[in-house]
Amino acid sequence: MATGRTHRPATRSRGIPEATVARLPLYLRALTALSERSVPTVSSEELAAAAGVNSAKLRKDFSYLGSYGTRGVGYDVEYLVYQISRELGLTQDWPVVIVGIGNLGAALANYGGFASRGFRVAALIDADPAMAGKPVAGMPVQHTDDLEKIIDDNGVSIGVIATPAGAAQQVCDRLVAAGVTSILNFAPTVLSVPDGVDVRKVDLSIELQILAFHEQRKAGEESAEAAAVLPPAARAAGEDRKGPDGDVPAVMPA
Amino acid sequence: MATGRTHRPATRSRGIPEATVARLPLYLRALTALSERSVPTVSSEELAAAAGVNSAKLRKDFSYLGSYGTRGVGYDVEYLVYQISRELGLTQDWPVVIVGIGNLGAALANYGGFASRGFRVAALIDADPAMAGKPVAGMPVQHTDDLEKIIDDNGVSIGVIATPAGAAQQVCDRLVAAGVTSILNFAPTVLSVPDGVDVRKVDLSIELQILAFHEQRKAGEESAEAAAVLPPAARAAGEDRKGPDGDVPAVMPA
DNA sequence: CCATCTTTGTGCACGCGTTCACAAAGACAT
DNA sequence: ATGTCTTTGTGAACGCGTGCACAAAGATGG
Repeated sequence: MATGRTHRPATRSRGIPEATVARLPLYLRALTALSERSVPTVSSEELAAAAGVNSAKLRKDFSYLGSYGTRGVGYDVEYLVYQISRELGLTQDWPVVIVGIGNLGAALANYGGFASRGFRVAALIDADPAMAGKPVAGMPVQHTDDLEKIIDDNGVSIGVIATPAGAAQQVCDRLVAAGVTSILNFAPTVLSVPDGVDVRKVDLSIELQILAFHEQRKAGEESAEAAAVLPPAARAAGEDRKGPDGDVPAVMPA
Repeated sequence: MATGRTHRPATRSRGIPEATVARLPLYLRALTALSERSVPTVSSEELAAAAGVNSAKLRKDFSYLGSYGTRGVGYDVEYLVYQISRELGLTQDWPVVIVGIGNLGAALANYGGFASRGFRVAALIDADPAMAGKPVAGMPVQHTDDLEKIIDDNGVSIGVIATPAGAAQQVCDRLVAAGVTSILNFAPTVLSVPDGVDVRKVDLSIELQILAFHEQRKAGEESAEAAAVLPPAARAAGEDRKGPDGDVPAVMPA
């Protein structure tokens, strides 16, 4: 408002819209790239383009954090990187546990994106006794029996669930009981948690189904009249009769 | 201006709101579970609880599809499974390619959720010549050189990108040029695509950062005055000097 | 056939998020 | 110092999504 260096702006953290919070990591990534190229300042227009959003939206998003820009110039890259990092809580190190070290869990353990952005994999946990002690991503897998102790010893408040769907709720309950208050769920299940616990889900199957919906719509529009153009699946897979709307519930199981 | 921007895909899709489309897979999953238990009908209230949404929202969502319920009774499970499957385009088989067979790509290839819900992994593609021919999930990895031919031969219209960030845009361009019109992107980059191509992104790092934000807010509220309570990371990790608000942008690289 | 009861389908109001458009703020040149 | 030019920050309008609350529809029992 007045000074450009307001440390504690009137903007309560509660006042930051959820949609804005979800975009902050996007901005941070773009800013970090600029920082590495030693770009000193950036305009809202440029940064918005890099982050793939509207410039007006970006400016409004930043306005919730405070007045960190300079009119006529733009934003100081380093300063903004720091402010967003602080706002997101990345200036501290968050220990996380990954439960369920199957293919996906192992992939997550190896994912570099964790360690590099303020997160640290504190432990890998699996229910299979055969996995215990086996090293994954340079770290021994621990057994589910020790889950509570691991959470407590490491002060973990963020848990990642990569178990099969059937085990997810049970694991979730134990994590919450042990003190975890934020969960990233990769299992295809709806988790129920008490108030005060945040759950975010990543569901590959759902994302694909959404894409399929749009894909079908595109195919349907294109070949609405020009029925000559077969849908992609049928293009090469021989012929798969598919009327504009089927009549027989030939549905496959889950 | 030089950077091509990724405009939002057309929000209007056949009258069905995007938010509703995103929930249909959720309903489908819950319905499939009921179907396996041979439950004949279900009320909006029950189904909503199973899917973790509001019952009014569910009814409104279904109303966009048509009047498939019976007042006083509820919805016929089998019929609804079929209707939603058809709406989502799952009554046909979608061949997908996965590009980038690292840890994540391999995990995706092994993920059962693909094959079981109308999707079929048509090919695994990687740029590393050493990977070529090596079997992953019972399928030989093919080299990037053959990407265009693979897409064309299999009539693929959905591509999954699991490459490092640096390669993602290039892979994306080739996929699009080869005819792919829907992309599921796991690489931490903003992809720019021409109109008519849908991109959905799954970003582990972003999800974690959003959780961290809320986690910090929770911790901040609890220990607003009681500074004695250290943030979780410091609770066990010895001492990690971190003032409540630093002044030096000691930001770590991407 | 009528009354009652259950559950759907939806009109409506409200709140959030997005976008536009512009005044205010500051840099920079003269 | 003053004017011009660039870019931010934001008031306001708009549109979408959500949830309430209820009438309509149909099942069920007498």
